Amino acid sequence: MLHIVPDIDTSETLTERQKAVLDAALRLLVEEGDQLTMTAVARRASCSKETLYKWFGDRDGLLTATVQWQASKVRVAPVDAKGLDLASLTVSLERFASDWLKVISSDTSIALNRVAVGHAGSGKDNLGAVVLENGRFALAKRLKPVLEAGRQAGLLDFADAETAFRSFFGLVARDVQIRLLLGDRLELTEATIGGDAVRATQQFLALFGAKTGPQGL
Amino acid sequence: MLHIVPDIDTSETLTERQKAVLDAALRLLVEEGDQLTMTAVARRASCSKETLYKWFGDRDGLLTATVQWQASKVRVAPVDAKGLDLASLTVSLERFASDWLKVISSDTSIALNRVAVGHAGSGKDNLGAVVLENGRFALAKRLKPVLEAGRQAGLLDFADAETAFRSFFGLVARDVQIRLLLGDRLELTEATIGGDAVRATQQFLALFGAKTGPQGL
DNA sequence: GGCGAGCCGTACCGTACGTTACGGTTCGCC
DNA sequence: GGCGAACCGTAACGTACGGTACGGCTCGCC
Repeated sequence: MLHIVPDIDTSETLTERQKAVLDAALRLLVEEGDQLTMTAVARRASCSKETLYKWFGDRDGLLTATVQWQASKVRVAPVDAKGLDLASLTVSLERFASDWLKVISSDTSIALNRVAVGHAGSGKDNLGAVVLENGRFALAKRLKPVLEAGRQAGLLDFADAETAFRSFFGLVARDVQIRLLLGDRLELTEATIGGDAVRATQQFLALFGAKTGPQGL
Repeated sequence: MLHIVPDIDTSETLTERQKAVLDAALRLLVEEGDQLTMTAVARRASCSKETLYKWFGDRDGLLTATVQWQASKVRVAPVDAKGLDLASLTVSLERFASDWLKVISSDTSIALNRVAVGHAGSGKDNLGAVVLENGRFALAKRLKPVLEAGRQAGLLDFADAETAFRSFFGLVARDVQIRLLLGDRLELTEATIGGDAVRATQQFLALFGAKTGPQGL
């Protein structure tokens, strides 16, 4: 269940220069994937390898720092769940769905997930845990309060928020992430994503919407 | 969309000895992931490296052959869609869901997908395409006729079989595959899988079941 | 029985890359 | 202006591993 991720807020302890180096590493990671070399990172970041090793220990350390650095940039403001009605709940859910689809279809996310998946195979480090914690689990942590609020407002009906969330997750993501990770050229335009978000939300509401008579009374 | 996979039925052109070697490679792949070495494969298979190179060309060739070999073992008999009623359709869908969950949670599938994802990053070969073709796309190819038959029989209602399939896929798989690939220790017992299959099927029927009055008339 | 093909085991080669070492430069600080 | 810390660029080291070469063994075949 790996909920044990060192919750160090890296964005604080990093100098500007270090952030710049990690940004370079991140760009290289997106371009080259896991076979990026320390030399290439040093060259791209215009720094010496000695510095890389002093700051990040070794290659895995650099990779981990890069992933955490990207993760720290993604933090979004939680949606407030006040004055909830069916319309605003629907909008919220569509927002979540759309945001999530944009994330998992972004080059950065794909590259990071690829590296993390590769490393999860040879349990050297916990890159997988980091990605999971800042991806799927972070999403759940932000969405569940909305679901709970929807239930409180009598709009949703479910026994377990976790289960409801996972169904929503499935309806939104479907086969998109695995196909992208495996190299399928899936065109996700702004329009496609919007449509999918609406569809997933409607399906979720059909499954978990409260049946209090013709809704609205 | 990469539907272009050399559809060579490898299981025919391989000698018994070669299959044994690939089985050894497969076992090693599950244990070691992508950082398995040619020497290790040779040792495990009790063959010489020379033989590996003669048979499979290079490392990527061996990996590809291994993945295809595993894929060729998974081919299952298509479900026949005769005399369909709601009960038998439900059973079929539950079967598919349960089988799919078993596949994606198996050590073999996880290892293979990890390797394929890693290779998709550095577009050296089409391992990702092979895995996709024998996984998600093969599933669709087997399930769609069932869905179409369900529609013919007036049990299901959908405009596009592909869309319906993808929703079913999402309801079944949810976050399971990505979590497993990222190293999450997700315990999928026989009972859990059975329950999830039933739940996913019910949800799918709720979304796509034909509303011809109280069903059964 | 002799022969050649195919294969095993192992030694060997070349290289790429992680890691370290070091001389030279910048820059803050006294 | 002088000192030292931090850092750049590059060269050098060590090693792991992909790929090749080769000697010896087995076995089917003439």
